[in-house]
Amino acid sequence: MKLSQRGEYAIQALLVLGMYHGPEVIRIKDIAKRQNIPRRFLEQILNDLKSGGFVQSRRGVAGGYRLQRSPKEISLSEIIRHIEGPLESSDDSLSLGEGKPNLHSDKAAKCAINCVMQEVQSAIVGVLEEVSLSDLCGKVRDFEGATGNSPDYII
Amino acid sequence: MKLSQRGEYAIQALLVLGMYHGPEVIRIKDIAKRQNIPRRFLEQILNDLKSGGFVQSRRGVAGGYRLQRSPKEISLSEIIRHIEGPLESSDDSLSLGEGKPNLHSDKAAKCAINCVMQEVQSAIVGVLEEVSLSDLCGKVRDFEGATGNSPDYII
DNA sequence: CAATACTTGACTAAATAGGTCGAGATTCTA
DNA sequence: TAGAATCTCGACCTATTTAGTCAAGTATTG
Repeated sequence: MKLSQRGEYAIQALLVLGMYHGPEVIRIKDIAKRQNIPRRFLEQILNDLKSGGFVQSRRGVAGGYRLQRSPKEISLSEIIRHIEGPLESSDDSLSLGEGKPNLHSDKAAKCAINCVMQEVQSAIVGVLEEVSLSDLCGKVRDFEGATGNSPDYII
Repeated sequence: MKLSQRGEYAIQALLVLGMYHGPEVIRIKDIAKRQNIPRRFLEQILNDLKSGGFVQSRRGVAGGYRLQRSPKEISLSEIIRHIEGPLESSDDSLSLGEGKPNLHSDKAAKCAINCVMQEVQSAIVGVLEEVSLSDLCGKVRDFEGATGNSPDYII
């Protein structure tokens, strides 16, 4: 399970918004700078997160982004599912007897493989479901403390 | 966690070899036909599996492939690791203080994310480690029984 | 109205995935 | 020992995905 760059950036951006969650709004530019994400690319990602209901935006000179829900209400599984596509793949292959009747007996093998892969999916979801954005913010604070990095309060 | 086509084919091929495991050898052509895998592509994959120590080959007119180890000794995690690359990503990002000193405080976020993703990796490995090729063969037999597909004994 | 920010959609370069192909090396069998 | 069957090796090809970039537009505030 490899996170795409896009996925990692999305979570990083949400982390920033989560760390400073409140009524105020944070500019793309600041998120980009703080997390070292290409600005134009981040625009795309935030837009996507907006359409997914994770963040809301304000336009204009005092514009920016903020979380739409509390960090506690957002699980990692949701985020990743939205940005990387569905974690769980639909088990289509169970449909027996379509197309070429029985020319190749590869279906049983595919079913068996799918069966195991679904166990894997469950295991993944099991982990991600239990981690909220808020939990992740906690970890970030731990790491900031451990490495001596000041959080660079800008606001 | 999505299996690439290549990975799925690899497992399918090993399943065929596992189902008929013995001293005899099975031809690429037969595996390809049985599992409906493009023949030329399968050649590549089997070659890869050979260099990974999963199968051994015999050339010449009575040539083909067989498993190098017993199906019980081969775990799915091994196969996937070899064919799709390492399941577990090395945690490089923990190296603090390299490059630009503290310009962006994105490290803490990346560490936190990695931390969770490592839990995910462990969960994945935990499942795959426990499934042997032999187990998977068992499942295939179950499915063959359930769908009424005859196994098409050719040998 | 001018400056600042988000919005939208098109565009591009590089990597990966999924295959194909030709020519060679090996082995069996007649 | 010729020839057929089979694996072997590396180059090649095409479509899709990934990771960005860019320009022109819209909204908001001072």
